[in-house]
Amino acid sequence: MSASEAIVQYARVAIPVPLGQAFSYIVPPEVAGDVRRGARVLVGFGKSRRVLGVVIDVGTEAPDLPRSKLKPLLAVVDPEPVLEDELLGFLQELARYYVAPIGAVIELALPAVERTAAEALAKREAFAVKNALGRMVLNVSAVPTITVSEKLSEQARALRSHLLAHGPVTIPELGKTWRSARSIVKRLQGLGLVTLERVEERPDPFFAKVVRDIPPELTPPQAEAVARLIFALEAREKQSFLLDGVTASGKTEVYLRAVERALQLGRGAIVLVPEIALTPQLVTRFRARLGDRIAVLHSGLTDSNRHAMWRALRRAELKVAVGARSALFAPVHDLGLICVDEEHDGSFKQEEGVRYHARDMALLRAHRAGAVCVLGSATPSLASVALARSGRLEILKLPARAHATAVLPNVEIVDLRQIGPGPGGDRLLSLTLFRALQETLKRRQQAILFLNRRGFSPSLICGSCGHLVRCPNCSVSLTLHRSRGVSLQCHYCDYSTALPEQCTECKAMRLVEEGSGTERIESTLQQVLPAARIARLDRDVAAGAKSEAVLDRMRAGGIDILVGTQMVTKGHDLPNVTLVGVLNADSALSMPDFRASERTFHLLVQVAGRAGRGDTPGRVLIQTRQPKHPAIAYALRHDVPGFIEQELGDREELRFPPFSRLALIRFDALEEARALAECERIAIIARNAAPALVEVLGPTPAPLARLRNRYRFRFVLRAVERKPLRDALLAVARASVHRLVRMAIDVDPVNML
DNA sequence: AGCACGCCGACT
DNA sequence: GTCGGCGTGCTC
Repeated sequence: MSASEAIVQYARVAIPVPLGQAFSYIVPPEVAGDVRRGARVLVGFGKSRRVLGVVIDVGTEAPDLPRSKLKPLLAVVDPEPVLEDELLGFLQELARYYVAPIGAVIELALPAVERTAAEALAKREAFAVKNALGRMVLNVSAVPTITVSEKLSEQARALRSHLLAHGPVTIPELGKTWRSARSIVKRLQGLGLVTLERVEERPDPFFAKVVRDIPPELTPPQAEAVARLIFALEAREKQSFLLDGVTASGKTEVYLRAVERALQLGRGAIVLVPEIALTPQLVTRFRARLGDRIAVLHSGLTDSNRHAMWRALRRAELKVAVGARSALFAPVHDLGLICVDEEHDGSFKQEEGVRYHARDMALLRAHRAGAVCVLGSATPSLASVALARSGRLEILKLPARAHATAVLPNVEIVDLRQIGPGPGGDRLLSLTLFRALQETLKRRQQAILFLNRRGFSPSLICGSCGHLVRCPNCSVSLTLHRSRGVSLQCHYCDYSTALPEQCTECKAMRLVEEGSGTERIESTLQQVLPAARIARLDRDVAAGAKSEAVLDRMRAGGIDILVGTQMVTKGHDLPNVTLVGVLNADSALSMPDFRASERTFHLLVQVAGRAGRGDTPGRVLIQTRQPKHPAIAYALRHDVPGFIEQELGDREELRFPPFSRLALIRFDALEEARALAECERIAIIARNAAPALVEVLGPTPAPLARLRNRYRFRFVLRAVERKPLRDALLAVARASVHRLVRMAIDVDPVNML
């Protein structure tokens, strides 16, 4: 074999199509040196498409394919791989776990601009590519000449000496001091006294303006937890932890200390928080401690800003990423730590596309990267408790509230079967609650009322024939809204219609508004407590930054009673809130889902945690018709371990997670019969793939049997061992379904609807 | 997914 | 006669 005989290399390339596999290409010898794992390449795909893919591996072994099918790859896009080995390997394992197409998984880790740039490049629009890669700004720097002979205005001299003193800045920055900065700079440039340089925009203009805070003294349990985490970081232990701390016990401070230490060690960190906890307050807190070293990945970022963050992380200029679930895929270099705050929160589960769970995958990424992982919660998920019991998570406990004076609130039950309505006549505003509100107002303190139903009333029923007004596209009733004009809305699709005057069935003129949503509670409260300042916080109010405005007003004392959905329940520090009312604890319990009890318990404990964070003890009223239900009874006593024991017992008996693994296979189609037929056919394929070790539950219609005009069926796979479940899932994923039917695989489903 | 190929209706 | 409807099948 002669040395000159070229060895042909092949690259396996992940392509953004929902096809599950990677595709092999011949590496042309002239680019062989640049084709690296993690780099993007341009390839021909199909008859006429050019797409961008990511190289998964390169090798000399010929793929098992007819030679004629293989194409050469067309170009290498990146001189440096876009994905580091650590991140790419993690993504591959994630794709395997969720039986998801590798191309779709890789897309999760590439920012949108990288993808549009990719499209532009695929179309050979070089100019568009250049523009897509981060916004460029001009940096002005002074040329250090000693003598200036030219005649200069006072302003121009001042501007120039400012530049000499403070180094390069942008023109808008100069514009803050000199009104005509732009033209002064232009003149100075003409004289050769300043130079302009194109640089990429800084990730966030506010980074420099953070006021550093002084780290508070740690409580002994906090100090112990921090010491353990730091030890693990320093020893590069691949250890994961469950930080079990009651609400307001100072978990965030523990994360901050651990992140600081990781940074001192030159390593990076990721902090994941629930979607609605990612507020300016939280970000300010992180910046105050960590300064400009953090990238905040939030949904409000423009594509170019997000891209700038991504690049800064990729180049290791920034070493900490803070964000909701998708921040798990941040290209943090030399990852040392991942923190998942409120790990029990449902928003860590992605519910469309690649249905990953960020908490579970945080454990995986950390383990693979040799990093420390911390899951924190006051109400740990049963999944995490089970991991702790099997020894895979080490428990760190914070038993008391960080503020010595802040005590846990008194939780009381209002049995709606016995206590009647207050003066407004609404059953959800009981007499007990009404009196508690009056007292709170008298003491000039604040109250939060939680109701998981937006709108005015959840259904409209004919008082004559009992006909329920339903959505034409979904199997749900329409909700009456009054706040922005009267309308009937579907909460699952975007259907909206005017309020009918008469019943469509019997033409009677008596349509009755059944039940209460947040709007009705707000308006009833305003009637019965006219002096109180009442505000509402739900998805209808909270478009954009408005929810922050409402919370700011609440913090500033401009609101006495805040009524809202889920949004009012999470980590906002509102010290003057001494009364919290859960208007209807039964609504979450009635969900057709084996986790309804766990979710209700978490919700109640979290809501209760909103009361009495300051020096005044809080009072929590839970309204229910089933006061004996374990989720309610244990929340009443703040008994987290007690609830866990009870619920684990129930789960074991029913063989539900964490005592088994589930996968939910959903089918939907415009035609009911077709959706059902495919569901049945694929269920049989699944059953045959692993007959002894996997149970097939169903097929059944989904609890929401019709959604957005599509009929929905499903079956559930259940197994104790991972391997047989995976075998069955692979068989399902490989089976092709009728093109008019959509199939979705949901491994470890959280939302069973 | 996206794209081409392919085989049937109403239009310059 | 052909422009275009979307059914079918394939993508290294």
